[in-house]
Amino acid sequence: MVLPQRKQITYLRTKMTAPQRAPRKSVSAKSDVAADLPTATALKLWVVLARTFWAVGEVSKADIERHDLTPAEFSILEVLYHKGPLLLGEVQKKVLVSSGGITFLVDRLTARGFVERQACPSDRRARYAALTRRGQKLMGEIFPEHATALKHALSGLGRSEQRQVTELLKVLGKEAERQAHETPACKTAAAAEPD
Amino acid sequence: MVLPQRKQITYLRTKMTAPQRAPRKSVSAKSDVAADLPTATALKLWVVLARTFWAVGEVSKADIERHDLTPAEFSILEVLYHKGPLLLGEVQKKVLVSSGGITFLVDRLTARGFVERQACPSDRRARYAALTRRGQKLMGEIFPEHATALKHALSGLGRSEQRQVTELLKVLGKEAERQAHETPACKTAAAAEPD
DNA sequence: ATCAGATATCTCAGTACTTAGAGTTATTGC
DNA sequence: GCAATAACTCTAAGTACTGAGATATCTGAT
Repeated sequence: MVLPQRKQITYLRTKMTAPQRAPRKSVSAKSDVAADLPTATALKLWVVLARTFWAVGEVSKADIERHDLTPAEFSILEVLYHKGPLLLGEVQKKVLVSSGGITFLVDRLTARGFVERQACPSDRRARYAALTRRGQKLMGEIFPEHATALKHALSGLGRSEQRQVTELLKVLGKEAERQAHETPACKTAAAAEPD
Repeated sequence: MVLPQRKQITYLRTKMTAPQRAPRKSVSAKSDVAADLPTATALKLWVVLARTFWAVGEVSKADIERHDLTPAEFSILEVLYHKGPLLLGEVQKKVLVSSGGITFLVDRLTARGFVERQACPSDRRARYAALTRRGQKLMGEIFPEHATALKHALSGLGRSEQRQVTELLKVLGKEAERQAHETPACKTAAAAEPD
């Protein structure tokens, strides 16, 4: 989910209150969105979602950077570690970077000896990315630590609450993903398999 | 929440299964994280959180880009629109960009005539960022539309479910934010006011 | 007063990507 | 079988930032 590595991100607001200092301009009262409760609820959720993602992402990033990897690089290693060799396009969908990005990232991981490209016998346009033995070894060492760090980062909620919020977010994400695809600005990956 | 715009992002996994093709190395069975249920639950949550954030962010971004703004720029305009003039450092904390980033972004918004800097009478190091009349006008036009787009993007859940997930995420975010601060890699903003 | 340390912003080089498009190879319709 | 279209990856240029350090100011203890 490379997002916003810095990218991107998205904007953030913490409150739905009206301006505090600047005297209200001639903006008419009904354009003040705070008056619309469903919208206010949705905006609040978006802000909290973004801020929570950011905070957990910071913890995750701090752990990943100890090994001289970017989150996007780690993400690629991780998906290859758990799924085995994958076509570059498949990796792209899972990691959510652009097509140019996947080439760039795999190049860099290849240069460091963690990943290699393999020909695809059934389609000569396509190529597999696969972990080298060195990459396997690396992930075998660092992934368990990383998983522990994340568990710790998310320890604000207990297990059953975590499952609950996961289910709710899934519904939310499914609808948003659908909408993201129908907009013209759909440049990156299509949705991965539904599960 | 500029996050990851890139930046940043974070990695993503969709399943907790073991590697499928590569024969298991000599990694001992107990290092296989899938066997650890609390960790598996947490990882799943992280993946869904990241993916949901990404999907909603795409919808948001598509709307913002119609006006030739980056999400980070919009974020700044938005916070100034709702809070009034703010010290640059305060804006930075709310928008979650680096100190260099805030200078860069405010410069660009100033060049386009949406924002201006104002001296701070009580501290000559500090400066306020404030919307110009033109910036006010812009936000008055585009923010309501944007809020509607977000409401739509989040319409997968009803209002009470949205409030529920907001509360759960808040708890999660609070703990993660606390941890993000205690790590050495705390370079960007400190937490904004607790609410 | 003075000086050490903390803060607020800015500068600038560097980086991790994105975007658009080109080059191949596959597939589909005729 | 051939042309048109689509799918997969790569290339090159561009962009939005980040991160480390510089500068100016403030605060508080001596």
